[in-house]
Amino acid sequence: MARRNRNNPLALAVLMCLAERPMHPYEIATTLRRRHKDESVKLNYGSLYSVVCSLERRGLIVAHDTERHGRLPERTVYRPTAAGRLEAHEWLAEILSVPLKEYPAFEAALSFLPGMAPDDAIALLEQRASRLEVALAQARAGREMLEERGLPRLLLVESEFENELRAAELAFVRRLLDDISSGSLDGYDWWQAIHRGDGSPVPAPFDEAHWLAANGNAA
Amino acid sequence: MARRNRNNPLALAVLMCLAERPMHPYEIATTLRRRHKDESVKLNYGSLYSVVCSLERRGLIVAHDTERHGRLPERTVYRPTAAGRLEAHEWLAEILSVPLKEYPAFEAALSFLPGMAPDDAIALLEQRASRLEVALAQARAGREMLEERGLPRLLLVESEFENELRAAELAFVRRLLDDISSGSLDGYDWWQAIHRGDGSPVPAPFDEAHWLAANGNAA
DNA sequence: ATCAGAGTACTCGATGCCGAGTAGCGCTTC
DNA sequence: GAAGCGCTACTCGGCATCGAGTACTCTGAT
Repeated sequence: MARRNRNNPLALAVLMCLAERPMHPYEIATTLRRRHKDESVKLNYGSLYSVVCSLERRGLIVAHDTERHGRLPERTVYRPTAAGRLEAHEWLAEILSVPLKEYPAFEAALSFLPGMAPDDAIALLEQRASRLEVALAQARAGREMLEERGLPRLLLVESEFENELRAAELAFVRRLLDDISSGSLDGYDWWQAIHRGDGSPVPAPFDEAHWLAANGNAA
Repeated sequence: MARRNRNNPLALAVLMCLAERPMHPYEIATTLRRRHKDESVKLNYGSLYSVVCSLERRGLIVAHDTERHGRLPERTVYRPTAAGRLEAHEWLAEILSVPLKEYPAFEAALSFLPGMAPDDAIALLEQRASRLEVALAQARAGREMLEERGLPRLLLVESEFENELRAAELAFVRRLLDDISSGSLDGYDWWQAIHRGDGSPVPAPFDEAHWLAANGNAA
């Protein structure tokens, strides 16, 4: 049995589709597109065929039938094996039950914030805040429309989740902006100093002493 | 000029390190480790050498010197070029100012929630909630310790951000759990029905009609 | 009859990434 | 003095991924 590989969510999407009924790859793609899964799941249809192929190699799906429409190329219809159904269930269970640390780009950028002048940071964060507001408003409007058309909330939880995270992020950015602009962020003086560049004696950027003193021998 | 490639955050971390002073690759790795950057940035030290090599090919860093300690292999010390400094600044600016959609695994799993029996979902989400609580408490304790040791808040913003997102996620999960357990989640009856499996006439799982009615011709 | 254009159903080569592996160094310990 | 051990400083093969490209079909208009 090939080792399990649970990092490409397209594979999970394929398994979930096939759990409903056998399909050929292109049908999987259109189904996912029609359901707007690409808004909540990272899907790259270019890798669809390699993913399907890998699932087959690992014994999670098997060719079920082949069909042909007109003179278009023959299509292979796949269905999940017992192992495939099990894998889909366990994978889903794992994602739901154990929170995974996922390194958003913004978190990385925040950790490099001292490398950029405070005034630049303020301007950029301001932009982010207003873009977040726009996106939030759009998403809310979109969800309301779908709800009016009778889509049950059960099928919208993922977008609800996304929006709540976005709202929390916006609140964070706004507060951070306040703290920087008012100069009340602890460490602001040092930050200013290392970016003044007027030749005054300032600690080296990212002064190691800070970390060493702070982290000490804390393993 | 090679096309820009801004998807591996390790490259950004390398550029930020070299912006402080020239280093050799291994020194970059230890610096990043010492500063616990691997907690906020997705770093895989196995790809360090290929990333450095790619930065050099793209003209963003250049070999600055080579040195040798004892009989250990020779090490190449790199420094950023002007283009490299610019790229680091622009990259950072882009991440800070434009929010990027990032597909957390949990969001994907939520969108497949109807594929799993409601009772299973409840048990799994319960687990996630308590794990989130533990992680939150630990992270808070860790941050307090660092603050007591004099680390300024400026250097902790990224962990603050992470915690606030986690807290928002916990709130969401708790609320979702309430809504499912009490049966007040819109769509719950259908969800129950398709997973009863007692042969009663139920709509097909993921009934297409739902989506079609809902999405209509909304492009 | 044929032509444009939209959509269908893939294909492919270059690049990137991962993480296990490893050889040498120098400190300690007996 | 040599064996063990943890650290240093990389290396490498294989797999996944990406996204642009392609060739083909069908529909409708001229």
